[in-house]
Amino acid sequence: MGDGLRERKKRATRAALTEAAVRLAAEHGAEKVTVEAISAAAGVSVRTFFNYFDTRDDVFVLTGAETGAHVRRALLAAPAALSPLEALRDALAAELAEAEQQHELWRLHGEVLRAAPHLLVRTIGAHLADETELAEAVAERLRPGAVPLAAAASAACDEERRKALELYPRLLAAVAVTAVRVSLDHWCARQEERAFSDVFQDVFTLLATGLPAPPA
Amino acid sequence: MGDGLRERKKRATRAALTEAAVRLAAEHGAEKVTVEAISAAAGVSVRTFFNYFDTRDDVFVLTGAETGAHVRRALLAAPAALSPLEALRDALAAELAEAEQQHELWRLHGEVLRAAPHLLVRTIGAHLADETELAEAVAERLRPGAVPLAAAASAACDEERRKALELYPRLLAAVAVTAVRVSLDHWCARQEERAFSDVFQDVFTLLATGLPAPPA
DNA sequence: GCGAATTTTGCATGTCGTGCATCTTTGCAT
DNA sequence: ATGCAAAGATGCACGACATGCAAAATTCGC
Repeated sequence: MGDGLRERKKRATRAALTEAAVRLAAEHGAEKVTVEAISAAAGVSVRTFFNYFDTRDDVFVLTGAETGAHVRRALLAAPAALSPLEALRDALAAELAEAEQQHELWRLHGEVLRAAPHLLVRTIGAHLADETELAEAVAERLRPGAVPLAAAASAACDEERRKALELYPRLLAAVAVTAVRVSLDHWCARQEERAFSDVFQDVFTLLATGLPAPPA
Repeated sequence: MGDGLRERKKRATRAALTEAAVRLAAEHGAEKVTVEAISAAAGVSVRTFFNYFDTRDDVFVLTGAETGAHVRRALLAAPAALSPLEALRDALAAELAEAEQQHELWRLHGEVLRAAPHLLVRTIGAHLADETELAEAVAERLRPGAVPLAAAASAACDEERRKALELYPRLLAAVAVTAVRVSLDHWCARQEERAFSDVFQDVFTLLATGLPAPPA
């Protein structure tokens, strides 16, 4: 992990930029925070900011670079007795429980995104990229003997990788990501009323039973 | 619909801007098209462009302002014998079949979005707003006698409206929107291999049966 | 036609984002 | 430790995006 001094300083600078951005946004509103202010608070030049983030907004999106890989590993390691939906549910639940531990900056970050729908959209969009990889993991779980799609099409562009995927894995991955989003959204809206994990389980139960009309 | 000359000219200007933008983007790539070029092609000033669209990218997002209302009306008018999922499936299928008629600019627009993931994300994000209204329509269908949520909370902000919604309608609406997206995506990826309506029906069948593991 | 309302437009201003040349820091071999 | 090569940081210039404001043009109701 912590390679040389170079890598460590890069991570530190990136973390300083995101933290400065989130704190400034929480105080003055996300749209009122300029790149110059963020860079100054982090102790670097404006130009350096753009060396780390292509766009000003990118500093606010939840990264989850490791998160996707964690979920995919957990999915492939899940007991074979579980249905794909159950395995995905458990893999996501484990990751979300871990993310809930962060609390401090995570919560602040959540508030900033909630106050700025524009940035929330970008964050959701960032997770759509994960969706394709998640679909590939689902496909591999369904046929453990076959050559992984990721390897077969690693040299091809995203377009090709998406073409190679079947309908079911893509639907399952997309629905699961949607389920996480709805669960988080509903839980935030009725905060403290119910535990997040309860809402999350309800959602997946509804999905597993075919979304039947609820009792009146 | 066509009120005075004013309204008609506004619609014409807006349409001219989007069409100019899409054609220029299809030719030179979406990211290489400046607001100045779009405005010039549409025969208006740059400042006027920003009177119609808050952001340069907004000119590329599929609007569907009427689409959402159509689907909600169809959903509420559907036979009571249909389950919520079935009613929503049929309402969406009808609207999509109509949209398929456009063909000309619709197809070009689709190519532009496919080539620019950034804009595709924005378009999907724009449909997330519809999702809340769709969820309200689902909620109303489930209890036809109750006061419509939209009327009860029309004076409240979006935040309040979202809090008033139950979990099930939100999940159903979100899953349905996701289903449309996955269907379109999969159909585009394996173009001409299957009819869109077939893919669409398959997706909703999978959802209705609880996303079971497919046969090997 | 005529005044009021609305829309379009140009201009000024500030922020975003990128390419390039230069300077500093880090990693590594001697 | 010392010097060299690689990589990151910085400043500067420049074009595009976005907004506010006031003046000019267009449309509406009469």
